Amino acid sequence: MHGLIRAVRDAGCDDPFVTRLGSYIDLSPADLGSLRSLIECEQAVKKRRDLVVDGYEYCKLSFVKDGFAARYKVLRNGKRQIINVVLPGDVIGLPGSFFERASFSVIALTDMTLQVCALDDFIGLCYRRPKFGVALSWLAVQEATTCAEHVISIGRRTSIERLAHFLLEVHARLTMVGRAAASGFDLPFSQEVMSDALGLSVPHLNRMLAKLRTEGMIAINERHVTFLDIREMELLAHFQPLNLTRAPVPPQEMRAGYRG
Amino acid sequence: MHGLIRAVRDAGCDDPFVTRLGSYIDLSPADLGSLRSLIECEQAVKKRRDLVVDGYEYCKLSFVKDGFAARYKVLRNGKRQIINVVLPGDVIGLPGSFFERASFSVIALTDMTLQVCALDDFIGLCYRRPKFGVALSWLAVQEATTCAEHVISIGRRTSIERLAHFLLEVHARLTMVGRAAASGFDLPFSQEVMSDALGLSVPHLNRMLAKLRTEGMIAINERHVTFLDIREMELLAHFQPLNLTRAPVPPQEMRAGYRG
DNA sequence: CGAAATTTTGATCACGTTCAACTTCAGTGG
DNA sequence: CCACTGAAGTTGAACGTGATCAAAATTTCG
Repeated sequence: MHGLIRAVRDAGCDDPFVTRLGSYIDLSPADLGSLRSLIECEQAVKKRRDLVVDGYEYCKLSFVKDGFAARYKVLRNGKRQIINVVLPGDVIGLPGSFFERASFSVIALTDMTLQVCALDDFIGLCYRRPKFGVALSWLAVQEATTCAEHVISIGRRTSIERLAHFLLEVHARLTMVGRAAASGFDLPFSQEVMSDALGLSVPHLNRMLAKLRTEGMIAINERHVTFLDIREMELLAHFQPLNLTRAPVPPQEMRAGYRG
Repeated sequence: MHGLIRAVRDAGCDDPFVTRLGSYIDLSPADLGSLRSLIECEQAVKKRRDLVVDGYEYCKLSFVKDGFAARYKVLRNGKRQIINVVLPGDVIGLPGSFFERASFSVIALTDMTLQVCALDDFIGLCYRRPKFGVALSWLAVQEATTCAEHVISIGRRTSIERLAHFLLEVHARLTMVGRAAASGFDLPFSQEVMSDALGLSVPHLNRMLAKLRTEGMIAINERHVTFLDIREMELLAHFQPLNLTRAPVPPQEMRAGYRG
C-alpha cells in the first residue's frame, strides 16, 4: 500500500513531510505533483531566527525538510514556555496561520530548510482533492495529541519522569520520519531549551539529566543520547507509543471518478 | 454572512456545535442536512459515566449538545491530569477516535446530551463536501491551541495566574457558543476537577480561589462566578483572546458547480 | 584566540504538596 | 422530623521538590 511512497524515498527524495503524509493517506504521483506545485520556495533559515512572531500575522504552511525549531511563548515576567519542539516533517504555521495573529512564536533552534506554501493555496487543494483536507485534520490531531501528552507531563509527572518522557517522545517522533536509530538519537536541543519545554529550571534539568546517567538509563556523548534500558525508561516515564490510524479511504462510488 | 446560522438559531434550534462550525465555514441548508443525516442517535449520558476509556477503541464523533465533560489520564501513581474540559459545542472523539486505541479517557462531569456519528461517516462527508474536511481541521487546530495555552499555564504561570486563566478561558469558550453572560458564568466544575486540570492540589486550589475572592477579582455564589474586574484578571492571567480566522472559501471556478 | 553560549555545581529559600481534621450541604431512609 | 451518608469545600501544620542566585568549568564559534 505504501509502494508509491517507498518508491519516492528510495529514489533518494527523502522528504520527511511526505513520509508523514503517506502514513496517514495514500498518495498517488498526481497527489504528490499537486502538492509540489503549491510550494512557493525552499527557504534556508539560520539558527536563532524567529520564523513566526507572537502577535503578527503568518499565513504560510512551512514543511520542515531539515533542522529543528520550537514553538514558544514568553510571558510578561520574562519566563519562556516551549509548547513543543518542531522536528523534520512537522508543519510551521499549524496552528499559527489559522489565527488573525499568531498566538505563539516559532524560533529556529538549528539551521533549517523549509518548503513554504501559502495556507490559502493549501486549502484550495483541500477543495480540489479532499484527501488533503482529511490529511490536514490528521496533522492537526497529532499536534493536539502531542500537546496533550505535554500537559500530562508538566502537570503530573515528576521532573525526572518528565525528562525521560521528553527524550522518548522525541526519539519516537524522529523514528517516524527515519531520523533516529533504534538505540538512540542525536539530541539537537540545549539544556535551556529542554528546561523551557519541561517547565523546569536549567540547574534542575541538569541534575535530572545527570541522574538518568548515574542510574544507568541513558548515556550521552557528543550530544548523542543512547538508551541503555529503554523498557525501564518507558516505565519510569509512563510512556505509551501512540498509533494514529490511517485515514479511511473514500467510498467506492467516489473513487471511480476520483482524481489521483 | 451568518444569516443562515442565525436563522437556524432563531428558529429555536440552538445547536452549539452548528454555531461553532458556522463560525469557521459557511453552512448552507444542504450542508446542514448532510450533517444531520450522519447523526446516528442522540445520546443521554449520566454524570460520572466514562464516555471514552483509555486503551479502548472509540470510533465516533460525538457533538456535545449539552453538559460538560473532561478529557483526562491517570498515571500509575494514581494522579489524574485533566487535559481539557469539554464544553457544549465540543467534539468527543477528537482526538480519541483517530487512534487505534484512545490514549485518554473522557468522563461526563454533568448529565449530558450528545449527538453521535461514526467517524468513518464524517470522513465520508469530507470527501463529498470538502468544506467539512477543512472545518474538521479548524476544530482540531482549536483543540491543539487550547491545549497549547494549557501547557503554558501549567508550565510557567503561578497557581493563581493559572486559575485566573482557566476561569477566563472557560468563560470565553462558553461565550462563543452563547452560554455565558458578559459578566460571568455558572461554573460547572468542582474544585477537584479544577485542581486536576491545573496540576494543583485541591487545598491549594481552594486557597487560590479564596485569594481571588478576597482580592476583589471575582465573586462566587451558588457556583456562579462573577468577574468583578475582568481587565485586572486578564492582566494577572496573561490572558489573550484567540481569534481563529474563518476558513478561506473555495476558488470561484469550483464554486460554480459546487454542491451546497 | 577571545567572546559567548552552555554545562555543571553549590547554598538557600519559597511555593505548593501532603496529610489530617473539620464544616457544609444535598440527598435518603427510618 | 431527624439521623445518616457521601460528596464538596475549608482550614492548619509540616515537609519537600524544584526555584533562585551565584560562580566556576567547559564547549562552541566568530
